[in-house]
This record gives sequence, structure tokens and C-alpha cells, in this order.
Amino acid sequence: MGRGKIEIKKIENPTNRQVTYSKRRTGIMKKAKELTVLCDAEVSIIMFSSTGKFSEYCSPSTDTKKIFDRYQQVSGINLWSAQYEARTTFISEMQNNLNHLKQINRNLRREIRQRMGEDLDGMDIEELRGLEQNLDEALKVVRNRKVRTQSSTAYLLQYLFYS
Amino acid sequence: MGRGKIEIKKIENPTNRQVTYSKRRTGIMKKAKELTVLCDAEVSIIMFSSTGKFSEYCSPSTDTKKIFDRYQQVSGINLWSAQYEARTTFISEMQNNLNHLKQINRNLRREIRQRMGEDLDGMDIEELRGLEQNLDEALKVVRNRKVRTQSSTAYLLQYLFYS
DNA sequence: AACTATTTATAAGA
DNA sequence: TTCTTATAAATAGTT
Repeated sequence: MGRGKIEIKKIENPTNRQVTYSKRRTGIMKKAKELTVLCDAEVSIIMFSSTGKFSEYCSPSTDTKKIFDRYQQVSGINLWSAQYEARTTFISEMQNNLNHLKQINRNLRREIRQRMGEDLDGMDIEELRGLEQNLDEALKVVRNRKVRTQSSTAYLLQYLFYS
Repeated sequence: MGRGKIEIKKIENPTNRQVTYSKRRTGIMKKAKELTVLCDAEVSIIMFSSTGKFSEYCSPSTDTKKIFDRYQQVSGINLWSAQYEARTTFISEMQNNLNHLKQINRNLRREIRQRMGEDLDGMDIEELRGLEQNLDEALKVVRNRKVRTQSSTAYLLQYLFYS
């Protein structure tokens, strides 16, 4: 390379290491750009120096996300974080819950309509008989309750009025 | 570089392009390995040739997934952030929907219980009067329907029996 | 795939 | 850091 051949082993002097990192990083990025143009390739480079400094290169025709998506398809390695997957599962479960609840609510609404004497077309004679009986019993309970509420209200009014 | 300076533009001849890709890919990978060792850096390279051929390099101290995670943390242009935030909003909206549906579900169930003569404690005299009237009308409709269904069933049976 | 004339990258020094 | 430059390394065109 430069003045005298060098050995490929870690540069122990931090300053020299940083200088070499900077120079060689420039070199690799340049090579990546050239490869992209000359060969119509897609290249993504991500690097961190030993001090944690971050650099990236990505072909202009694409972006790092696309490269990673493609990488996942080709390599079979899933890069998505566990957190992200957990959310996917969570959303999926929520969607199921939501649909289930919607179905239940539709059924409840239908039951109410039937209890109001609507939407009876789909009911057979047995179901109609059951509904009739159920309504009849409910009506008795409600009438009874109404009467008792009426009298207690009357009693309360009387009490308030005369005391 | 070689015999005569070259211009950095796409190599139109596919064979030459492929050969150059192969040579330069080797060169970049070698440079990446050297940078990793000399400078104690972490490097990830992913590339696709114009024919779709995939190659990768990753520093031995890490793996592509780790680099990717770190890339996400460091790059302000977080890869999934837009999607992640969209999902947060989506989950929040879903949760609201779910709660709303649950509330509706509770109300529907309560209405059904009341129409069955249960859970009447919270109802005042006006509500009880309304419910009674509603049940009474429903009962009439259902009775009427039952009778008509009975006769048409009888008619059908008769028809089937005698024909 | 190998060769080799040149260009390019870069280590060390300033 | 940036420039200089001697030298190593990469590589384009050729075989």
C-alpha cells in the first residue's frame, strides 16, 4: 500500500487506527459507488468504527430498507426486531378479537330485533314458540315490577308530602 | 487501474460487466475484511449484481441482524420508525374501537336481560312502562306470526300428505 | 482463470 | 486534519 508493506492486524495506536479507518472508509465507499455505476449493482454498506462512529453507503437506485428487505428474501434471515414481530402478532390477535366482537354484536342486535317482533323471517315454529313464551314471562315480570315501583313511588311521595 | 484509465459509467457489454462485477466485488470484500481487522470496525456489506446475484460480507465479531439493529438505533432515518409509529397509531385506534365495541356489547346484553325481565333494578317507572309496552307489542306480533306460521306449516303438511 | 501494464489506494511523513 | 509521495494493491484489457 504505502511506504512499506503492512501486516493486516489490529492497529493498536488509537490515533493511527482512526486515521486509517477514515482513509480506508473513503476508499471502500468510492469503490462501492464505482461498482454501483459500472456494474449496475445494488450495494449497501453499513459500518461502525471502533469508537462507534457510524457510516453508510447505499446505491442511489434503492435505499437501505429495500436492500434489507431483499436481503431477507434471499438469505431467509429475518431482520425484523422481536418487538416488531410481537406487534404484528398483537395486531393480528386484536383484529380477530375485533371481528369476533362485531359478529357477537350483530347476533345480539338480531336477538333484540326479534324480541321487538322484527326480523322474524328466519325463525321456525319452535323458535317462535320459544320466543313467545319468553316474551310472555318477561312481560309478567316487568308488569309486576312496574306495579311495585308505582306503589313504592306513591308511598315515597306520600311520605314526603305528609312529613 | 489496468491498461488505460476507465470512465466510471455503466459497462454495456453484459459479459464484461459480469467480469468486472466479480473482480471488484472480491476487491471490496477484501477491503472490508482488512478494515475490520486493522481498525477493529464492524462492517456489513450487502450487494446484488445486475443479474440479481446476492453477496454479503459481515464482520466476524457480529452479524447482519445486529448491524441492522444498531443501524436502526443510530441512523436518525430509522428504517421502521414510520411504520412503527403508524402501527402505534393503528393499535391505539384499534384499542379504542375494541373498547367501544365492548361497551356496545355490554349495553346490548343489558337490553336483552331487561327484555327477559332481568336486571330491572336501575329502571325508573317511565322506563318500565316503556319496556312493558314494547314487550306487549312484540308479543302480539310474535303471536300473530306464530299463528300464521302454524297454519302455513299445517297447510304444507296437508298438501304433502294428500298429494 | 492468469497475466501485466497501468491506475488507484494508501501508509507514513510533513 | 489535509497534503504529499513512495510504494503496495487493484484491476482493465489481453491471452
